[in-house]
Amino acid sequence: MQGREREVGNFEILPTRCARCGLQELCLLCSMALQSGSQAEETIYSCRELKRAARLYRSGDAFNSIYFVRRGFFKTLKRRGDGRAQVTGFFMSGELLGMDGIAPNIYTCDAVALQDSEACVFSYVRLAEFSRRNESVQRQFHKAMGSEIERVQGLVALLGTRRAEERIALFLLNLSQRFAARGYSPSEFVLPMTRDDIGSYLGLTIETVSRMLAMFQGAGLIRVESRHIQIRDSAGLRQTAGWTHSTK
Amino acid sequence: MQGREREVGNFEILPTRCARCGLQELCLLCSMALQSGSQAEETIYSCRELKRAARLYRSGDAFNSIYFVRRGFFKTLKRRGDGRAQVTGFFMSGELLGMDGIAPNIYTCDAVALQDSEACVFSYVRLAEFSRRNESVQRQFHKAMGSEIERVQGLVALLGTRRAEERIALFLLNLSQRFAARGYSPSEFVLPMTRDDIGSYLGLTIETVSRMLAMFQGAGLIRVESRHIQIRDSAGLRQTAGWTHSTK
DNA sequence: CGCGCCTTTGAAGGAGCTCAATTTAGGTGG
DNA sequence: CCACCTAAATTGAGCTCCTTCAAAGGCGCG
Repeated sequence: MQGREREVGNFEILPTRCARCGLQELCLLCSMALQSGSQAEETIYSCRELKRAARLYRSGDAFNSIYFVRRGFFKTLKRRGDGRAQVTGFFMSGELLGMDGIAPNIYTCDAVALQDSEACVFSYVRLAEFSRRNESVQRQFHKAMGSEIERVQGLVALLGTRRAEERIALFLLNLSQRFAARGYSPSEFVLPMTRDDIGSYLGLTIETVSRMLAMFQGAGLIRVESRHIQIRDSAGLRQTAGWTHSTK
Repeated sequence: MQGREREVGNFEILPTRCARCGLQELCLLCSMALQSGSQAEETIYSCRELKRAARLYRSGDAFNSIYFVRRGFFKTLKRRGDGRAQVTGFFMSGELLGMDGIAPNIYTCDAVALQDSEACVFSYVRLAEFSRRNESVQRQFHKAMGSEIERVQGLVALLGTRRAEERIALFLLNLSQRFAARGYSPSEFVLPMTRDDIGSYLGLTIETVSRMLAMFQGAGLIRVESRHIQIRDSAGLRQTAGWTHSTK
């Protein structure tokens, strides 16, 4: 509740940068900036650029920040005792990263850039502070955490009940939809991740991923050319996925 | 921020009931009661008793509450378009339920009592309100959501990388640990869920669950008698689980 | 242009599923 | 308290989907 000092250094930066971002409607920070009026005194903003394969955070790092993907593509992976690791998610622009660190207060995943990327950094402490003062920010933050719960539960359902064919189909449809929501083509896109990443994410081997994609191509559902994917029969793909809404 | 009217009807009930609960250190509500001092004017408490097989909430219900398991045992399950369903979690006393509803504002799972149970009902709105006024309640609530994320991510890792044998071993060790944390025997307990539930949760068939338990018994790791489980060689069981800490 | 990594494709094997038949347990009413 | 009935659990046999192992091809990048 105590007044926080105005940080003049950031005063200009915040609205300028956010104005150019194009993701206002998704962004917690922008919502905060709006809520706090033109003064924007509660700057909790900073930004990180990452080259492909760079890590945004690592398992074991102290949890201080939630990250907002401004540009690019990330994967998160959970390391296991024995060198093996499991990809637990793919994150594109407008999505939030780092919530795996909230409870244990250290991150328990690695977040790795799959392309050259840019992420906004939210101080968790200030985010919490702000959401105590502002109901709509609080609600938005809760929703972000809730969405992460939803997302992972959807993955559990996929891993628990779907066959390889369905998993791949659902994966493609999910990507397609997320691309579409960002104004890109839903029917033609480039996979930023390797077959290995996909396999790990879906609980399949790289060979199975490859074979299923080949099979889909053979059936005329898609066209594959290395990482370039074209969806030619999205209805057929949805059917292959087992119907049930394709939105997961 | 506006002052909420004191609700005299609940005035006495809260501290009395909570005092008898024995789960104070786990309970958001108690923490709130403590924080608000002896007045306890912010009663957001109510309690529901459920018979076995009764539903605490259903998929599609409006999201209003987070539930705290005071006594008994619950499972949550996600329905799929085609009658099939997947168990997404088991919850015992001291654990929170209902966070699947936060983002979509309706529940997306069913929560079913596996035994006669009792759950405290937290109004989400009042919880949010309270956590705006009180930093430690806020932190605790965030941690609860974070733990749920962690839990489900652990399940993803299990479903994505573990063999049947390991899944069952990890499942038993996880239960054992949670029973131990509640003062019950870690080496002898009764499973409140069916083999079907276990199979669904672990992405296995009922037959595989049954066979693995029989196998463990044959190896002298456990004793099984219907739902009664006795762990005879927890080190061996941990080894079967693939080491990696057994805490997941 | 050559090296490493990613990907594809094939063939064989196995872990877990499906189908089917019994046995057992738990709840109910006589 | 026992008999009954239904749901839950066990066990077996065969099969299948996916993995494992192996080898070759392709792409990107220094």
